[in-house]
Amino acid sequence: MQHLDEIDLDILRALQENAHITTKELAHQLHLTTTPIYERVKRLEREGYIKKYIAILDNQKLKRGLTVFCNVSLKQHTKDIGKKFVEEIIALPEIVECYNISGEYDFMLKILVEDMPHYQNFVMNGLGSIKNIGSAHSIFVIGEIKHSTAIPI
Amino acid sequence: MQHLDEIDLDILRALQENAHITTKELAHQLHLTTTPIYERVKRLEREGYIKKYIAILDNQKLKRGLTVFCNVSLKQHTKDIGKKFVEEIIALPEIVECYNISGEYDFMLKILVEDMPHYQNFVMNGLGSIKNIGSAHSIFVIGEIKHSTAIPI
DNA sequence: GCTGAAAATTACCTGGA
DNA sequence: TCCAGGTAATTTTCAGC
Repeated sequence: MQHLDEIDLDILRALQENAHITTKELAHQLHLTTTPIYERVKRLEREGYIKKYIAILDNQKLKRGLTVFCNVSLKQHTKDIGKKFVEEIIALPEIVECYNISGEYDFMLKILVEDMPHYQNFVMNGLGSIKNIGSAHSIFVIGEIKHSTAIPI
Repeated sequence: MQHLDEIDLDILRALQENAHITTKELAHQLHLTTTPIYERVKRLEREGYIKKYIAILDNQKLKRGLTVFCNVSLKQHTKDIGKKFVEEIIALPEIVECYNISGEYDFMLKILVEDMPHYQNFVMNGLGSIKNIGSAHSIFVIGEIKHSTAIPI
């Protein structure tokens, strides 16, 4: 696909807010019939603009109400140590996000746990099992002001 | 709902990976018929365990390939200034996440922009328009190691 | 690339164990 | 709470413009 027009963008904006909207309803909103909407959605999926459809769950209700950002640095920066670190990060389910970052630390992790005792346990047994972590610094989320999964387009 | 059983958790695990799975397919995987699956999903939605269904888009392809975390502190910590700050954060579309955090800074923002020139523009015209920011520190995402929207259950 | 309508599949509902 | 079957709605396809 060479270029996305306004209709494509409208479809993407709608779907990243509510993926359960029907083609019929979306067609109505955009003043078209179902066929062009359906074909555009399929094309957007095929071309990779839409990666997947997922359900957003309630962290609190599912006992994962504590979010912690943890900045870590590696002891050494060889290829092997970095590769091993990444593998171990991926294997830990509590770590939901991991970024290679600029600045004082090498990586920033986002961790989801039930509460403080569980985080303590995660630091001891989860992070503690990862070799080659030089320093680590935890930042606790006190409150969530804004959390949009939609990207601004 | 008093308690979620293993079937409920399996449903939630499946839906937060792929919300386009049919009740029929899910019923097949969990060795049940469509009715109980359908009713459990509806109950999980009604009780708020499932908050919404959304599409995940490709940041790179949609020209929002640069992620920046920006830590900010307020000049003063009065109720009015905090309230005003939150309103201004919510109004800026580039800011996709905002957390009230522990430690040196008051808030951490996650910002999505096209590239460095666009981030520079955002800092000048977006963040720059917000009153009462005392200090700010930008951390740039060099690479994404892991990014799961699914919560570990 | 769109319209309109038909075909296939799924969502949703009802009765019964 | 689950199973079996039926109806309503949606998804998907296709001819025609």
